[in-house]
Amino acid sequence: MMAKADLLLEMYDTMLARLGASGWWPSKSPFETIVGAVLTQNTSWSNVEKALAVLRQHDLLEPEKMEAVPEETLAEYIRSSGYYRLKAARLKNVLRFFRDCCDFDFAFLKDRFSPQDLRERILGIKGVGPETADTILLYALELPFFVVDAYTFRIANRHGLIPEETSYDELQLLFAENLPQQVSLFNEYHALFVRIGKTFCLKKKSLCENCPLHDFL
DNA sequence: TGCCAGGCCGGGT
DNA sequence: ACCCGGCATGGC
Repeated sequence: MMAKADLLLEMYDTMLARLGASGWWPSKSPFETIVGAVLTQNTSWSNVEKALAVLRQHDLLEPEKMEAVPEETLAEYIRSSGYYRLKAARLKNVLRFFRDCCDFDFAFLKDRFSPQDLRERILGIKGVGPETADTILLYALELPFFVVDAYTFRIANRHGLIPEETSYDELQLLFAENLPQQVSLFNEYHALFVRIGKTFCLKKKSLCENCPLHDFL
C-alpha cells in the first residue's frame, strides 16, 4: 500500500492535470473572501454570487461600509444566498470581531496572534464553524490551514482514506500531517476538491466513472 | 416536483 | 459526546 503522503500528492497532481489551476478564492479582496465564506455555508456558489453582486452595487464590500448598514437591510441584500436573516447576523458578528481585534487591518492580525490562537479566536465568532474559519484563515489571511468540506469528506471516505465517523479535525490532520505546509498547495488542493465534487460527484450517491479520481478507488 | 448546495447552532438525549 | 430540527433561496 502506498504511503498516504504519496497518495495525497498523486491525487492532487491528477486533479490539477485534468482541471488546471483554479485561481481561488474567487474574490477581489480579503474582506470579500470572508463575506463569501459566510454566505456559502450550505449554499450553492451561484446563489452567493447574486448576493455579492447586490452588495457590490450598494458598495458594501468594504467592512467600514457594511458595518454602517442595519442588519435587516443587509439581510434583504443577501436574500438570494439563503438563510439570509441568519447570515446577516453572522456577518455582523464577523464585523464586530475584526473591528474589535484589528480595526479591519487583517495583516496586523498575523503579527498580533499566533496562527493557532487566531484560529481559536475566529472559531469563537458565533456563526463561524471550522470550515468557515479555515476558509478565512487560508484564503483571506493566507495561513496554511487545510479547508475540509463535504466534498473533501466524501472523496476521502470513498477513496478509503478515512472511515465514515471521522471528525473535521481528524480529517484536517490527515492533510496537515501528510502534505508540505504551503499556502499555495492548500489553496489549490481544496479548490480542486470542490471543482471535482461539483463536476463529477454531483449527488451524494457515489463518484461517477468519469471522475479523474476514479482510479484511486 | 423534490432534492440539493463549498455549515452552524441550540436543545434534547 | 452525539443527534436532530431549524435556517431559506434558486437550479435542475
